[in-house]
Amino acid sequence: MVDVGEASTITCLPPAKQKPLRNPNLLANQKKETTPKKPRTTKGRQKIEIKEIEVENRRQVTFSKRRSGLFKKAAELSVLCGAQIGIITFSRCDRIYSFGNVDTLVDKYIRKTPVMLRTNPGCDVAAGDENHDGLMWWERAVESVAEEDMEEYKMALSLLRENLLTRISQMGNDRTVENLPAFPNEMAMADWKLSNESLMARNDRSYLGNDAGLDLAVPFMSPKPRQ
Amino acid sequence: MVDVGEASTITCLPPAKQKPLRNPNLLANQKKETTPKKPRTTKGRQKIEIKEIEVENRRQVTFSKRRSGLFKKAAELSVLCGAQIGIITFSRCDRIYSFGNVDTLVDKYIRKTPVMLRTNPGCDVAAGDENHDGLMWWERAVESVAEEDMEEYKMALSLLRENLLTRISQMGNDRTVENLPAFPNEMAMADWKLSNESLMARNDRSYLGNDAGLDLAVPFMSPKPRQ
DNA sequence: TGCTATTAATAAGA
DNA sequence: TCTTATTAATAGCA
Repeated sequence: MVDVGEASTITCLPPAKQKPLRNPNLLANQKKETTPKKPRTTKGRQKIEIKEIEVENRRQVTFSKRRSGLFKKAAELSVLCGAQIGIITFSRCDRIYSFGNVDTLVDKYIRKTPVMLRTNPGCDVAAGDENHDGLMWWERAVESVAEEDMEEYKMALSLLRENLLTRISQMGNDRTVENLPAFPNEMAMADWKLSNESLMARNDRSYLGNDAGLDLAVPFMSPKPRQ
Repeated sequence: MVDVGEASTITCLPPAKQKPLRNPNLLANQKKETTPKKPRTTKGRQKIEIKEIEVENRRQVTFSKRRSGLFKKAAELSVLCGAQIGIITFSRCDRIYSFGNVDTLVDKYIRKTPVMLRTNPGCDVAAGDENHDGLMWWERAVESVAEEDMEEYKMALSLLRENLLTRISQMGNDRTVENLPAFPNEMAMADWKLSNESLMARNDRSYLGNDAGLDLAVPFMSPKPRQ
């Protein structure tokens, strides 16, 4: 089940744009040998400081160019290394630009995270580790949950997930598996117990929506209650 | 509520690595004037074809280098243009590497999408458009939903969301707002009606987990039922 | 948008 | 990892 050829991300190469591909006979090392006739029409690329670009027009041009560059890099990385990459971008005026199978990746991301936290068993956790012995309650198959407990169980899972991700988020943004601490199960349990008391309260406000929280169970809810 | 300074993404600059920063007095235009004493120790960067790297070791090195480069580019874009960027990366052996406030962005992404589809009102939709007149059922505030209808309502929302995102996904991976068609509300309604009949069936299998689907309401469920 | 002069990223090697 | 020779990305203009 190694998704080597999962090149769905690759399809995202710069779409409509087919650059005419510079004339081949003036390529590599003509850099300096170019005839000095050209009266230096531009200043060429200038070094810039990495801080917010003030001029709106310029900022938009840069956003467009660099976003395209970023997506191209992502596509290349995806192909070269057989990786799956998803990018979500919000421009300052909240336009969405995304790359890759974001939805699938998000799903996988959400599913993988707790498993990763459990032991971080290395690189070779293929399919087949579905044995349910010695797992935490939130790792067990759902069939073992009684019908009448299901709603609470689901809520508990969502809550636990939120706590975990919040905790992880606090560990820094550039969050790689290497950066993840052992994350003992006790911590998850502590989080769970701590937040369990707010379960009912949360149940009541679960449709208010909060900026930081993940209310994935109700993804379409309006972000704010009717005023 | 324009989140201009929302530079949380920026914190993600290459973390632990502080490169010694090349000696300043051998910088820009020493490229050619470099003393020819150096017997060409390396071949320098070579042009490579963008296809999967076969040699595992080399592939991993490239993955590490380019991922770091990608994240750096993302950070720069974020700062320069005041954009919010999130990246999810799965290496081929399913290690997760992410950049930015992925969770927050995913949440926003999910919340924004239907609104975007509605009319795509342009760039200036700041806060304050919370009027609930003329909205589709799935756009209304949740307070208006009766308590006993809530469960079905939530399920309907999840389902609609999945249908929308699937549909959008089919329009190509590099999915920008410009690429989005008008997407009439009728289409959403059609999707909704089409899938409504499978609601109960889906309800039954909602814990089986499928690779493609988004079962965000139960993020922690085991991917497969107990064998 | 398309074009260059430059800067920035990075494939090989050590 | 660190360095270097090259290629790739892109800032400023037209």
